Amino acid sequence: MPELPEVEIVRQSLNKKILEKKVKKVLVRNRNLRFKIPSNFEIFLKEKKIIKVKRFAKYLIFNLSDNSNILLHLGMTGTIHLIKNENKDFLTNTSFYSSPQLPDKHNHVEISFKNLKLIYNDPRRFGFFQIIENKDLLKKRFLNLGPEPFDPRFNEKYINFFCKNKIKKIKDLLLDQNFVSGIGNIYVSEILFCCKINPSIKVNLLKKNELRKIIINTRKILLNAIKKGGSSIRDFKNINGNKGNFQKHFKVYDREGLNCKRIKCKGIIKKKFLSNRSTYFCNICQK
DNA sequence: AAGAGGCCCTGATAGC
DNA sequence: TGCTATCAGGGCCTCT
Repeated sequence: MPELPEVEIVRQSLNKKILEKKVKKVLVRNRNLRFKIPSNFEIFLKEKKIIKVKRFAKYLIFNLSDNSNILLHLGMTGTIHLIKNENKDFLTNTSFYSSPQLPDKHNHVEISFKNLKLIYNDPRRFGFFQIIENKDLLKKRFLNLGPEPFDPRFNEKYINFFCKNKIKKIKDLLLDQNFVSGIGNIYVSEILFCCKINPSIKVNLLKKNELRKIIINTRKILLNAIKKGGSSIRDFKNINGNKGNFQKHFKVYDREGLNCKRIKCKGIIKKKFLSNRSTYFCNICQK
């Protein structure tokens, strides 16, 4: 489901609602997520307070009262829902879900606070929870991942270095989380359109000003997506069940066969499989 | 070393 | 109506 902007939306809404709350009960219905939920998960969480919800790239980090952390990756279809404990009908009667039916089939984890319950739902189970015992281990966990797009380390010097003498396709590089963390399949198409760069082009052929554009536009597009509440294609909703709006601003993603949105460009949006994922680009302005 | 492909899963949709 | 095939926002792996 979520790339960096969507995870950030979830983080922001969680941060408003579960800070300083103490975990009263943990129920794991299905441990078989991408990685098995550890057997001590429930005991580990119980009676601890959520101090802060942070984010790195597509990972949510729950800082707990004893300096430990719970890491959560939403995979493709992971969603978080908050409901009020005392009202059992709340799920079916409110807008937390767009469907009138309670999709509790894939509610794998429930974390209860005094008046509030956090539910983790994930049909495809590509998401996962991890216990990170302390700050050092947290740092270590992300050591091999590249900087976030907003990190000053993600700069011209950095991208020039990575692109020199490499014959990787630019799409592959931007999706490589070890190079830069947080970009996924939707935003990579949008970023490259914005830069007028063909996703198949080899990085060693890109000029310095094009690489500079990639840095600038990556930040611009991700920030704009956050501002618009993320993208809601398929099932992404924030924890209040509201949809984001950025999908209305897609220039190329899921627009195969439609006209290029650039004024005066007569191009048609094409779809192509790159890195085993669908890729959208204009056949004229991204030559 | 790049890149194609497979795999982990379920569900929505399209085509017959 | 009901079957099958294909495709999904992630990330890991292996093989060539």
